[in-house]
Amino acid sequence: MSAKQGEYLRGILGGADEEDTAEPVPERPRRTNAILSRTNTIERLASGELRQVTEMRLDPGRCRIWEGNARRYEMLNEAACSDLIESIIADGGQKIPAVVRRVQDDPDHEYEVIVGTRRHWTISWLRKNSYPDMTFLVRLETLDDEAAFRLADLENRARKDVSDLERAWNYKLALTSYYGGRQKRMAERLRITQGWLSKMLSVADLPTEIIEAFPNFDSIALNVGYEIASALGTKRREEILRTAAEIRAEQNELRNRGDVLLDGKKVATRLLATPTPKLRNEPLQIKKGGRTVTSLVSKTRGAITIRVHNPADLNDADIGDAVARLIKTALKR
DNA sequence: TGGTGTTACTCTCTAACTTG
DNA sequence: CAAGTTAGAGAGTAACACCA
Repeated sequence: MSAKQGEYLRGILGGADEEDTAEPVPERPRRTNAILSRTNTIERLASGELRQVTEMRLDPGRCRIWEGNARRYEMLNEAACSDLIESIIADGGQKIPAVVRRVQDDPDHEYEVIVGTRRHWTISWLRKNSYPDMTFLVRLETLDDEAAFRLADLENRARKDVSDLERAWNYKLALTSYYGGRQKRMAERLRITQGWLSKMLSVADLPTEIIEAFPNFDSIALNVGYEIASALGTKRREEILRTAAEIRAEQNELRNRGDVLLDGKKVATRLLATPTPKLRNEPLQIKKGGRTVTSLVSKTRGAITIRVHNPADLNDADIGDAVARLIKTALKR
């Protein structure tokens, strides 16, 4: 974690300094059947105040996943978590705690996982597969939804283990849920630029047809997704969607045959290579009172040539207005 | 085989521009 | 005028080729 991220994290959690010393506190008796062991330590905050930090080992079955989490829990499987499964077995248990908060409204769960969805999935899987004694190591925090979102996002950014597309969907949801639809406010709170957030949000709107042309979520990088989203805003939209449908059919065929799917790069290249439909043939003109004022002579990459018809019969305002409208329309073609 | 340089790519930012 | 969008650039990094 960078110094900048560390400072940001202290803002979310209340100012704990990384170099502060921690004093162990005698373990308290078990409070619920979810808690298998519990350790409290005292941390000194940057402000000088002391803060209690609680780490516990839990039964993962008593924890639910926070719905504001970017990662799609249902997409996790043995292959996606193989690295974590191996490292936890090698270490003899989970070493890096997840972050949870207490929930009161759910008879089946006592805690909610804010950060560490993969760790939760992996420990749950190991308990069912030869390691029934594995416990879920967590740090207990008191966080509102917005702080939970920022903490989870910081973790995802640092670990880079959530795809750009999942993150984009998560941002879109957060924008309305926590920031009243205000991108500026959200960018400030997350300490990201407005420009970057804007790109992220446009990726979140990619239609299903496009997403299904790619082999998986991970293969839709931010810049690729953004380029496609931008292209969908032009006259190429229908053509691009048609190409996406073709690619999706090919991917399904490859999948059925057990062959390797077209990778994200190839898919993006094909989608973006979709040509712009031919311009309409009718001449572009601006009329006033039934007579043509301006017309388009030619349009090239760097220049637009305009003809003004009978300028001596027109006033400057009408000419100016007609020229401006013609240029605007020509640029859209 | 390991070190070094080059290239391509990604991530994030800035600043100019557009929109309501 | 504030908020949002966009293009382009810089920094960092991964992948690759080349050479001693």
